[in-house]
Amino acid sequence: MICKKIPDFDLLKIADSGQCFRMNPLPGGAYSVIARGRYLEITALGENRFQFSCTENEFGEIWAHYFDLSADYSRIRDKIPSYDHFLHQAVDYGWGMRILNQDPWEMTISFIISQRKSIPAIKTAIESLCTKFGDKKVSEGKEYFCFPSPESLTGLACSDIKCCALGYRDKYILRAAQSVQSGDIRFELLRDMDEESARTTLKSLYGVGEKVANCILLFGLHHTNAFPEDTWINRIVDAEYGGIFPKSLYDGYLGIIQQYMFYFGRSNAYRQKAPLNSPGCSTVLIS
DNA sequence: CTCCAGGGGCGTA
DNA sequence: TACGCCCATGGA
Repeated sequence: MICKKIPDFDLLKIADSGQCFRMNPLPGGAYSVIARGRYLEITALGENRFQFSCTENEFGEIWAHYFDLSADYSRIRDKIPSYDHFLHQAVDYGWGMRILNQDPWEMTISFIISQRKSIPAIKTAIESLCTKFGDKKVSEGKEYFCFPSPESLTGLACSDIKCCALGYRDKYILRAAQSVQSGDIRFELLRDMDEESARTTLKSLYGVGEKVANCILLFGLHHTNAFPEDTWINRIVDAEYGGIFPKSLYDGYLGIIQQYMFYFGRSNAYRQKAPLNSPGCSTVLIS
């Protein structure tokens, strides 16, 4: 057990931001995280203080990076034009969220599963896959399952993972594992590629298109300029930006902007409301 | 019951 | 390139 003072760090927002699927609230208010083959509990103590159920060494080697604690998000606010009321409110609403540094293999499978599923359904499916094919470990008496390695899925047939109820995505997942085994894709090399090369490589996987590739780039390879465009983002861009989002304003951290948009756009604080931006506010710059 | 969900492959024009 | 269709299943 260690205690850390961390400004601009909100466990609820991170857990509910749709970028990770294995961070959940525990009874009593703490959160559990299963990642990197480890189990962690975090408790918010108030006044920017947090208790982590790990050693100082593990925190420094694993979790500080995982939660992107060295990044400074505050400069983002300054770049938003004053007339973009939606984005100002979105950043305020999501303040304290972080773009996590997650495992790219886990992100690949997780976001393949995500297609045409709600976030609760994605979590259910991932837990099922972990329970059946992940390594079982024990942390202080608590049993948990790691995310399945590529090796643990190679050689399986669709009938073998039918029990996970992944639907038509089962073949995508198995072929991704095969692509790792055959060497068609090597995740350790993706880290050294530029964004565009990594995107092209990821899209060569069967079942990985533009949107899923961008999620892997953003959440698994920390390319903070990747901009996943899903149904929610498209809905927001249509309602608030006349169908065209001014991406060029946010070069370098477009993905972080996207995450604030996603989190706020899905919230009850925003839904059912009239658009916050005035019509044409974003197209002024283009014409 | 109905409807939709952090999409993508594939065939067609 | 652009569009329509289908995919399988769980939540709400």
